[in-house]
Amino acid sequence: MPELPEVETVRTILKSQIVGKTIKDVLIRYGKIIKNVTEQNFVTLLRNERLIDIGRKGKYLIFIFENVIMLSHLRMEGKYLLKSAEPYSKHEHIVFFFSDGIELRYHDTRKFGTMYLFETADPVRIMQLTPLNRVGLEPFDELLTPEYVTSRISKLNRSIKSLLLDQTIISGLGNIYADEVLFLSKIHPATNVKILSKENIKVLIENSRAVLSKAIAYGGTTVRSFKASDEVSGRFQNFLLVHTKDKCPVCNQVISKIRLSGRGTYFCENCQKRLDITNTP
DNA sequence: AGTTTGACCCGGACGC
DNA sequence: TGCGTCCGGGTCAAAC
Repeated sequence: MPELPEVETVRTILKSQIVGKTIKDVLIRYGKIIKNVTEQNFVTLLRNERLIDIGRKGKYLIFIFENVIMLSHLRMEGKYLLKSAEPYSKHEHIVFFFSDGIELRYHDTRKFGTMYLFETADPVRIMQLTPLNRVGLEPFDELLTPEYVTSRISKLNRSIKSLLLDQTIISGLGNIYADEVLFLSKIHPATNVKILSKENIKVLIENSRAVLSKAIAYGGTTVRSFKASDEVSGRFQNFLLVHTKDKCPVCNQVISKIRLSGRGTYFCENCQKRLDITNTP
């Protein structure tokens, strides 16, 4: 389940391995991954393109070629593998053949991942197009201040959990990390954002940074050395405090699980007191 | 008209 | 073993 730290790990490793390579051909084994162009155009436009750089915005990987830009979102279980002429496994859906014989394979058990291809090589322009234009500030962005967040949420009537999951305001926190941030902040996930103090917001931002940087550091240390067939994906489950846990690591009380914004939400009723009664959970 | 919710995509895991 | 249900990130349509 890649979240922002895992995506950043994948970006770093892929960048060191495949920037400079030229695509010879593309094989599409499952086409619904590709969202904004036909399979035919996807292949044609990528053929003979040399990879210049790999960037990232939120959880989107940005593959910058000489004439086109490809976006890739890993969603739940997407991952990239580097192989050469081995039999395809069941869940390898898109294969990029480089001119040196190396193959970049997109593997996705759930088939939830998405790819977009744009006929521009301008990294600035791509930020103005859907879906990247919907990606909000990352927690590490210095522009993400308590004042900014407060201004964005002043008229909203929703739970803090749903706000943390809303990528258009703060990008990078997924369901798991949102629970962790709220636990560290001692804030009940159903708390209405309207009644949060500026100090609450400040603490939430600080803990978002703490959780993500810890995960980035952790993901970076656990990714296996990246050889031909190694998979590129981070591991982060091991340091979780509340998500999918049975007992609170602080007070040992049983962890509660509820549904909020359609997502499984774990929290400690003892450590995360409700500040209000939210009317729209 | 802007904000919020819910269906959808998919297959592994799990329960009966 | 088999079948039904659950789960989830982001998008889009529907509902508020």
